[in-house]
Amino acid sequence: MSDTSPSASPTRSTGRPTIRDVSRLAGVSFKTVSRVINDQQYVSAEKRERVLAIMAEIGFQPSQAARALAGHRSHQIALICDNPNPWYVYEVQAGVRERCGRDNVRMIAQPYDRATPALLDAIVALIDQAHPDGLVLAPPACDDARVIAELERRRIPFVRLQPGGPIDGVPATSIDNDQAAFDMTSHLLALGHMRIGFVVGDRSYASSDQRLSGHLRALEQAGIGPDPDLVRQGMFDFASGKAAADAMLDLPHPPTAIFAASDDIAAGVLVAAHRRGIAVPAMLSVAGFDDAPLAQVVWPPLTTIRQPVRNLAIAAADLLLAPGDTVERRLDHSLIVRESTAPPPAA
Amino acid sequence: MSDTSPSASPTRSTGRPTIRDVSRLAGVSFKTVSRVINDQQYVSAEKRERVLAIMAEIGFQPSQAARALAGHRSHQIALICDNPNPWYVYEVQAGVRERCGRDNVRMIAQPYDRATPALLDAIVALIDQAHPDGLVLAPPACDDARVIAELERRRIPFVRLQPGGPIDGVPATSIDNDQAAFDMTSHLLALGHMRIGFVVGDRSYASSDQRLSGHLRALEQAGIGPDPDLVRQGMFDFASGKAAADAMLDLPHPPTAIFAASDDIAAGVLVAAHRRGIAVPAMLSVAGFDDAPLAQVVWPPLTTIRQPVRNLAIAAADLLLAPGDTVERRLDHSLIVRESTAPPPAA
DNA sequence: CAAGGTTAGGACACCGTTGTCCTAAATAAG
DNA sequence: CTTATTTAGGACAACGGTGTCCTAACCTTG
Repeated sequence: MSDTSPSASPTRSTGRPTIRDVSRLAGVSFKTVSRVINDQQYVSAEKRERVLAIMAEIGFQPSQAARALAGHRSHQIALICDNPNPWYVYEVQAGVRERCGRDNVRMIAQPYDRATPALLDAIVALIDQAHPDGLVLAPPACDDARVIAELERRRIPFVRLQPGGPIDGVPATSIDNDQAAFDMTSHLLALGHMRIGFVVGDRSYASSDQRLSGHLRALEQAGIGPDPDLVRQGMFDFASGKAAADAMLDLPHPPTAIFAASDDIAAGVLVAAHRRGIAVPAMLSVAGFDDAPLAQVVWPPLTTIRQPVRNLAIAAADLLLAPGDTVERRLDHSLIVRESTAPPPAA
Repeated sequence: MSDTSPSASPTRSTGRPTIRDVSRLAGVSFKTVSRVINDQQYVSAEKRERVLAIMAEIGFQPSQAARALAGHRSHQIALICDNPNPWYVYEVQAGVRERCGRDNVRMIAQPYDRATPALLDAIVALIDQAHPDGLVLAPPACDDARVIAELERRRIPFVRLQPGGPIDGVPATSIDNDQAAFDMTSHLLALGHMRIGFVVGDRSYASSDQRLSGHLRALEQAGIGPDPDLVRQGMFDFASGKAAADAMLDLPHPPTAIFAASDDIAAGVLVAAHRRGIAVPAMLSVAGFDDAPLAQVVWPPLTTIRQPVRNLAIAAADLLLAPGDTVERRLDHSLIVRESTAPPPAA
């Protein structure tokens, strides 16, 4: 209000310091400051220090808009995560963000509703408006052929998080879903279960089929043939888990264990059992998949497969920010045995 | 690869169409296109239509970087949500994003770890780099005095989501936490409970004290004085809920009902009860707060208070994008009675 | 002492818009 | 028939940086 004196500020029109303010205070040319910001050569250690000190002192941050416009990089990457599971979204965002922080790159992320009808349009608009330097595609978008085609057409770098099959030249991070399911079914078999129900996840996620196949492979290896009654379609969520469990528990010869393709499904199975007064694990063993916080919150705590979601996201961002020869990075899962699985009741 | 002919593209250096490409195709000046994009006057309906049609046809999207640099608006708002609850973060992001979509404004959001040490620095860097037009502050950041002071110093518009007390001139959205807790405790009293335990939430969230005071108010109104043994400090999470319940159930004269300040806490209470073989709700009633998905996934399904988190977020974004005289918008909560509460056992 | 690399600084165009100011035709109002 | 208002278009300077090219001082090294 009162700073009408003409000599108040030297050059600035806005309140923010610019690269030229820094250069003036550091006694170097603004070009040198630009070199420091972009980690380029031809700057002596001494001047670099000085510039860095001034920047910290006055709290200078280069304008992203200006850098994006002038340079050919926006220093942003976009995370596409159209997943209805809040925990999954949270972990993926946290992982990508953590890795971005190390490179001083910004992550732009926004949740997309499950099966956003215009996901492709949203992505295209995002790319054209925000000019991300690359994208991380989480499931199920990572397996959307139209999305992939559009990104390849535009030659925008991207990586895939937990995709279905590999795509030539597109880096990806994943766990071995098939093997993980195999491990869990083997655990149940080792406990003595012969009739094991399986609730399949949403078929639009590639991992659903992978997990089913691992389960069936373990059964086959134990000499147990597939039983259509014991494989039920679910949607990764609680409601479908409860419905699937209800159907299987109504069978004349019900399973003694149910392996659910997600912890949410497993929670539905647990509630179905509780409603019928079936004790878990004494009368029915229940196993999940994910090791979400939910697994330790339900009763009894779930035996499940731990997926290192956050580390998968970190690795995915790493493949994008520091591309190398690696095309696929596979992380380990682990079997977490808690209290929801036990030997079957003595018939 | 093969478009080496000089006449291939008219002006463009990058592949992206620019405002000038649009103007050429629409047969108007580029200034008119700019007016259409910014919804300014002095454009006839006919030309506006034509420009819009061309933009849709060639998939033109104005460069955010250029707009931000030239104009004084970035068409972005930032969401600051340093909350450890994935569901809460997800809902808030979804709500803000939904409202932003209507105004064609982009939301920049990234999860901050609980108690990010340098949250203030992160916010300052975000502001200086991305130049958001405003911020939505979710709890607990909305009650961080240093953050508030910094934003006011910079005169950046912001709104607060579920804050503690009001701040002059700063819009906010909230529910009546005190009344909601009062309602729940009244429900338990109406069922006949006389000894009601309460697990307080994290004290750095203003709502924790509000909920406690509503609970005590209801007790007082029923002629029941506060009992220090029946008020335990928690942290909004499962582990603290279990610990608090364990402590209260060890009491020589344990409560017949426990009201938890969040559903996560309530889940901990449930597990503590299950471990001791205490039937819920027959021997112990348990109530939660939030109506997160968790509330319907645990056993038995939780009686709880529904908070319209997504709508609170939508309303918050609305206050930011369409500011008016409204300074506080209060949304309704509701009591959801499920199966975890019942009359106390007949002593 | 010449040749060559390193460390700067300067000049200038450019990125794709918006803001400002000016001009002028077409239309409406007085 | 003037005089405003609406509807354009044009010119030009920002916005805050980056990329490119040139120059030159200062070290090395042979």
